[in-house]
Amino acid sequence: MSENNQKLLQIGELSKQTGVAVSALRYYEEVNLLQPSYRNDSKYRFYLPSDVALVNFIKKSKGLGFTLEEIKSILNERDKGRSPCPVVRSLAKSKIKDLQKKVDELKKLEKELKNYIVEASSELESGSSDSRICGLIDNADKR
Amino acid sequence: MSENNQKLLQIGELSKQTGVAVSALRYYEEVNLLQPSYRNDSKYRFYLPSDVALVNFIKKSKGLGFTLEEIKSILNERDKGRSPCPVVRSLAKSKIKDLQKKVDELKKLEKELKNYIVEASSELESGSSDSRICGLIDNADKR
DNA sequence: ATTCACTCTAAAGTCGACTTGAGAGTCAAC
DNA sequence: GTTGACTCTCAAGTCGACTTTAGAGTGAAT
Repeated sequence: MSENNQKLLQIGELSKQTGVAVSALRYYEEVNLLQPSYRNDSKYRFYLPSDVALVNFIKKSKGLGFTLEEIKSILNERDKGRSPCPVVRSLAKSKIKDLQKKVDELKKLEKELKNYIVEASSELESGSSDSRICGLIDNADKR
Repeated sequence: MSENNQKLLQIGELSKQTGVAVSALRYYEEVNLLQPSYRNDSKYRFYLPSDVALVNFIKKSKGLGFTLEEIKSILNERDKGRSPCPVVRSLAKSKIKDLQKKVDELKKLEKELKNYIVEASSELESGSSDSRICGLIDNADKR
């Protein structure tokens, strides 16, 4: 075990290797997302080499739109010895649904923008209907 | 103009017609997003009927992922007499890009999840590689 | 004249995910 | 034994988009 200790990382090193701020790592501990494997007599945190992967996992999950709470629930499943993947799958599915819906609306918007550009001059001249701000967004889900 | 006044909405009515909280409408005023057209002697806010459309526009834009600042810049263009659409277009394009990237990663994740489910038992039994939390997320953009 | 729903302002609180600041201990090197 | 980089804790600050609270005025109906 003394050999193992030599491989432990201090918080600054973990920060450098992952690009996640020291203060963020301490925050992750506070919210029970990532505990250091060991603390020495001066209360210095020491992390396992595998925590680099764990922090990268957190980073990527966040990037995909998962909250820290959701990430925690994924990790908790793992800690219970279950495969986290069913949880990930259901979370991922609802994220996909949300995002897909937004992308769809934005694509409609984009399409209409292209039409709009062609007709732009005529619409500008005829001082179009009062209640419209940007017909494109106003219409986004009406057809 | 006196006829016009009869059609003005008080804040509670605007709230009811749009589903946006009174406090939120007051907040929109504070951040210069939506000014009431008129205030009476008791400082009551009065809104134009067309503000219903404006609030709905704000609502929808928010739903698409625009911040209030972005929405403000769209409305400012309009107030300068320009078509807001070029602004909307460039904002929309970058939103689409962001979202599309996330959807792509999540779809990869979903696909791998389906494969994973088939192979689940074997992977569980062979106690796979140490640094992996959920191979699926870990791999999400590596290929 | 009073009730009651509605409105007002100003300030403070909330949430998530951190960051910043203050003050103090630690450790290897010179 | 002192410098300098690193670490610690605890508290408070930040950002966006609001909500909540407190206390007070308004307006139509009874």
